[in-house]
Amino acid sequence: MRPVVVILVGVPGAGKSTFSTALQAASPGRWERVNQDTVAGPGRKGSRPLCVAAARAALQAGHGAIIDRCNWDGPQRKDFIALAKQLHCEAHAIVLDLPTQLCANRAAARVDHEGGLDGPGAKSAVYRLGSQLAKAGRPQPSEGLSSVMVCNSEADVKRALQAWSEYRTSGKQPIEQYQRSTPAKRTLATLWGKHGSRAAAGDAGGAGQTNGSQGRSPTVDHGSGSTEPLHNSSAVAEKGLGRPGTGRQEADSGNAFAVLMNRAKQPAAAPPAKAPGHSNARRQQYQPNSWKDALRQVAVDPDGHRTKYPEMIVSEECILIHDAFPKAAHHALVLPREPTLHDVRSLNRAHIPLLTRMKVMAENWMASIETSEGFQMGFHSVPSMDHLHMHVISKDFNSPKLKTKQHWNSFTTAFFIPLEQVLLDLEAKDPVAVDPVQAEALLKQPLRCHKCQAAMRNMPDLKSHVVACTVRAAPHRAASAL
DNA sequence: GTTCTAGAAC
DNA sequence: GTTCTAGAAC
Repeated sequence: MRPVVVILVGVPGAGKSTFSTALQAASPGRWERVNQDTVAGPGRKGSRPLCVAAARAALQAGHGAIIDRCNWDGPQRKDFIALAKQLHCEAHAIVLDLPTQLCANRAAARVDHEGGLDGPGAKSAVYRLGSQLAKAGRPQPSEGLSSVMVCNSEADVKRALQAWSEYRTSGKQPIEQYQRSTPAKRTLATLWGKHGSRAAAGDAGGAGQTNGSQGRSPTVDHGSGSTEPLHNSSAVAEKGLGRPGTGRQEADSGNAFAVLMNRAKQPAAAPPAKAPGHSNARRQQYQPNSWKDALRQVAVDPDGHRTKYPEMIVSEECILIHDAFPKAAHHALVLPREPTLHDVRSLNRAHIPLLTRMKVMAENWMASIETSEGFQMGFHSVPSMDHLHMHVISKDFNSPKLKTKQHWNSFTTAFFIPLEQVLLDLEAKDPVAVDPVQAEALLKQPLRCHKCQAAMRNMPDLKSHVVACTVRAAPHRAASAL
């Protein structure tokens, strides 16, 4: 094979050196690591020209050159690309785009770093480089790169390493193997963004939260000479991850809630009957136009909402719709059409047949979906929306719409009351037990992975952990605490 | 339910 | 300086 130049791109702590040495170990004698912190010798400061010279020596000796420095923008990369061209070699980029906070923590935790970038003082440098890197955008094929491989998680890095470790004389491009081994993920905010809805623009890095780990997913671009910006969500979505059809419903659902609210505000919409039989003490004052009433609007007039919920399933007694803000790859709600059922506390023994039919509707829907992690169905103990709704949600909890601790804890703690628990309570002729004070406390519990129970510092850390966690999910914790 | 944003955390 | 959370507004 002709030797190649592999340009690593990433902040300190992203794992560039780890990747480099792992690749060297996987293919002994094939790769030379070019690191600016060590290129000038012990105790001496390196420079870009010295790195270029070292890369040249490696290539001329027939070794691949891994450029282990931040390489955060075009000007930082161009000398290495020019060198490759001069020696008739290919230049490739691997972007290690992990959450900045994770990188900062790693950089701060290390000791005796080659470049002296360690300890607490390293964090600000990581944040600064992270914002510079984000501002510069991703490496482009138009720079002269034969491929750009983007890793957003440890799992991606592992696959990238595997792909490059197997790079031999076959001419098979690692990017192709990487792309093939990338699991299809439906969590890309970019999949939502193709129709330009406001919500989608925010998730794609426009106006809302930006640069967080959520909403990102492995993105790859083959060096086909394309000049499309890789950080453009549409471009990414159209490069194979955005399968027509899979993103369609979500594309609409981003603003379905707003549409629903507008509908609710139309004076022509008949206000539903006031729900009787509830304690006024714990009920908020009834407001027909409140967003809290949106689900009841669907319950009383399913046909009027069908265009907004094209996947809607309606039976005599109940309705299934896709959640407008799905908190997992698959997330539906099953609502009774009976408008007077407020929440799980409205239920009594006589509702068991209704719940059973809701369960059947949910099971039929689940049977049409493939998910490796299974589903859970049940109720929030203190829901925000004012009409009884059963959540049917895949247990990946991998969605750009799942953003807050409250979102997480509402599905992964005893705040979530499994359907089976509700049925057991009702069969025992008990009302379903809910303590609102305790429920609120559950939402504020520290974040934990629902599979391995590891504590997580914040949502970005949790989300990047959960997609990589291989521990088999434990059965849902019983709601007995409530 | 989401959005917005101040200020805490890093 | 940037990221992230949590509370108020809707």
